[in-house]
Amino acid sequence: METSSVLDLNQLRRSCASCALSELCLPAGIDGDDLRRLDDTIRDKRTLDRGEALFRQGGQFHALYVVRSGSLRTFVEDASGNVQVLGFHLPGELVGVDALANDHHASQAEALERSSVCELPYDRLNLLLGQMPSLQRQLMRVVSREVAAEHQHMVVMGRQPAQERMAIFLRSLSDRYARLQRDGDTLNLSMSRYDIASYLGLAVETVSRLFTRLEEAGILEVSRKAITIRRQDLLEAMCSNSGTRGGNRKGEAL
Amino acid sequence: METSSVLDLNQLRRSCASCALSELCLPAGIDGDDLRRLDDTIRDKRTLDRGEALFRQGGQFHALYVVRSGSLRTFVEDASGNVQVLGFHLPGELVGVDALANDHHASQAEALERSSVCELPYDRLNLLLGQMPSLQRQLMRVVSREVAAEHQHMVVMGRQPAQERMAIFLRSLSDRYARLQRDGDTLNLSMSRYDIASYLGLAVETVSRLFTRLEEAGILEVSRKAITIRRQDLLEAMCSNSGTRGGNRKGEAL
DNA sequence: TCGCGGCCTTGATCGAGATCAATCCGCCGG
DNA sequence: CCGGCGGATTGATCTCGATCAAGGCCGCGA
Repeated sequence: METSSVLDLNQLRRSCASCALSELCLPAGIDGDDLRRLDDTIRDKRTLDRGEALFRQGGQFHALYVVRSGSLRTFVEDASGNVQVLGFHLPGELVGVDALANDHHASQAEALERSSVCELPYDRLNLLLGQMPSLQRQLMRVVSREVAAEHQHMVVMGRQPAQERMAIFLRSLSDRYARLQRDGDTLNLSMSRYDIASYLGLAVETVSRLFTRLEEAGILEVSRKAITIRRQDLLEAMCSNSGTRGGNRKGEAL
Repeated sequence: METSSVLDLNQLRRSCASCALSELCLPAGIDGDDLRRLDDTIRDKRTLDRGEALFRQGGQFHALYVVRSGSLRTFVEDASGNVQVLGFHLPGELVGVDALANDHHASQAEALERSSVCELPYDRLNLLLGQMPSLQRQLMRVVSREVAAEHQHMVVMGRQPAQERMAIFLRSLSDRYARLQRDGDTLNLSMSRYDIASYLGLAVETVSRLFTRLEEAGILEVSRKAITIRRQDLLEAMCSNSGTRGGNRKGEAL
């Protein structure tokens, strides 16, 4: 059910119950009074401008965040200023988990476009977790999903050639857009080619060349940030480098 | 079936209170009655022979595990049999988290040597989490640590040259051994060169060559699986590819 | 309107590391 | 004690993608 007027949007932002994302998000499987209590621990949404940091690497941890609208990138930066993009985060996705270990953010999160997030102050959240086993379980599930996704990304970084990385990246974005009830074939990349390159462990030039190559192959239509996937089937096929190449077949390790 | 004398040994092994690892492990910061209750939910330790699977990819999830002794490797295998090693797990480390998302293991865990694990049946653990906020917090901390470690590994896989990968890997192992009150300079690699190569996203040959090169440089002493670190300082220096090379300096992304 | 500064693309060249190939070594079983 | 096998090493060559270099495109501000 679509509530149409923009007027409702502000209202929507406050209540998990009326949030279109609730089934993908922390409240999944939680309702009634429990949901109301979860709602109450969510602090006023923060709005971020493009490029604005949600939290900085090394900064004091005090809350987890769920993307509400827009998109974020997370990255780490080493002593000499080298940046590694860790991920892109769409609405419904949780960020900040890597900070619980020692109360300091191990990474930085920045808005890729004008975005809003729900802030979950950790002390309040903790209280609630103690009282709501279902929330506790759901949080673990969400975190587990994140870990599993990171494992997938290790496969990509480990031994996939550039083209496969690109294909897998685009499919992943496409799937996530589709879940958000958007068109999975029309991507509006909010991140730069540099971000994509860093995320995939490639050089910008390679990313650029791959976009052209995929366009020439009739798989994509590329116009700056606007990507249309013309042939999901071919893109899909491209994800598994079906050949022997790319190594480490079963049994080779051990 | 256990004879009574072995039973005593098991009894000893059963108790978190008397476990040397407790401070690194789930029980950290938990004591008294709570600790006893945690103890009770830990099922009989499982012992694994070298190469034996603790759980298989796709298998039904029902418990988390903490390595008790020995070491494990986790990996995923794609449709065409390609293997990507995700990590090596030493005593005190938690495995199985990626299965909570959908009740099925997204990866496989195998013993690298004769090993034992503490099994935490998830339904019982859940019960306990509801009753012990401190355990709940500690579990999240441990999981967060794992996520942060994975982020570090993405940096490695993303843009580090082979030699840096190797150095970082060895330092990480050394640190983890040291925390276990073993000598951090004497590593006894339980994994094969293939495993290391897969984990680091390199070819076996490259790993082998790096070992020889590091030995020639006087940094390591290598004798098959037995590695001695002669110059921690040089190894440390090698971890940050201090030069400009390795790209993506600050500001380049975005 | 123009010019400037990002980002992005395209082309040319280079090199780290993969792949191919040939031993070597340690271990286990007969 | 020998033979074979799987893991590890070493060497030769090749290749993918990085790097270097040179514009092009777009948006924005003067």
